[in-house]
Amino acid sequence: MRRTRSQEKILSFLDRLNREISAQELYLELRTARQGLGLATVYRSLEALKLGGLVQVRTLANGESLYSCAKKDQHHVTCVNCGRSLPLDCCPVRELERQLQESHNFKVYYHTLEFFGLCDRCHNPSLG
Amino acid sequence: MRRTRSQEKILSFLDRLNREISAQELYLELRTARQGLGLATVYRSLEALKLGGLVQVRTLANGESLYSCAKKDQHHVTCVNCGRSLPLDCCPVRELERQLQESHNFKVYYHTLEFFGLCDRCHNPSLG
DNA sequence: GTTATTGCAAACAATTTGCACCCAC
DNA sequence: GTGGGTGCAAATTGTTTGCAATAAC
Repeated sequence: MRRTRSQEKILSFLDRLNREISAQELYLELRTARQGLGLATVYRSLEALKLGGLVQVRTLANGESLYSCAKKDQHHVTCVNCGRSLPLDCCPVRELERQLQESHNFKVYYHTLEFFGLCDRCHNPSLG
Repeated sequence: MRRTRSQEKILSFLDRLNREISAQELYLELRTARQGLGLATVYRSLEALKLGGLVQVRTLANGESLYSCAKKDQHHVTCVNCGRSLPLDCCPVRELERQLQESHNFKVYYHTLEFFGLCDRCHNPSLG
């Protein structure tokens, strides 16, 4: 995949960052780091990197998307009430992913897996 | 969970519909079925039903959310290029979900699982 | 020199919110 | 009568697009 200068900047930033980040926050961070790019360019570059399989995306319930370099295999359990999100320490679908590549003839870049429900606090408010 | 008239309408509609639907489309469908509700009410009711665990939500990359009655355990493999989405016929995480309820003390309502990559057409454009 | 990339600002679309009205109790 | 539920329209927010300026090759 051929990459532009902007895409390189973003990819290298994400690599060092090593966590999920929204496009908006990424825009601000790059600006702070004097690697400023236009907001539109940030979005366009992330889109291109996504198509190339170099960046993975997770869309939150509020419509905001979080991006990270495509090495993460980290999932969450999220409370529908307070929005708190706990990371999980396992991934039960790696093998299925491998099978899909063959059975569905689909080049799988990554997957998302998320559990939704009520956390202990929201389920049992007496816990405060 | 105490339910309003609007919430009942929506729940019964989703039950009969038996597939995912966006809030916008739901609004139009209800209107056609002479069960018209304001758009804001549709959103507010869906939110309440979600908190009650009666409706599940999946947010697409474009920020649009799809709602369905919380019985579905249906997952997809989606092409990041053309957006085509193929349903999967299995769910490998039911057992994990059960374990989470205990180990994380989290009342799990549902989960989302989705694979992203390139479909055969987009991966190998010669297929047309 | 030609083409692809960029930045800005305007446009867009889904969703949320303010507020007056209304219905159920 | 009071309080929650509702509809409408305006506001909000993340994202996308049009276009002129710029950089890459």
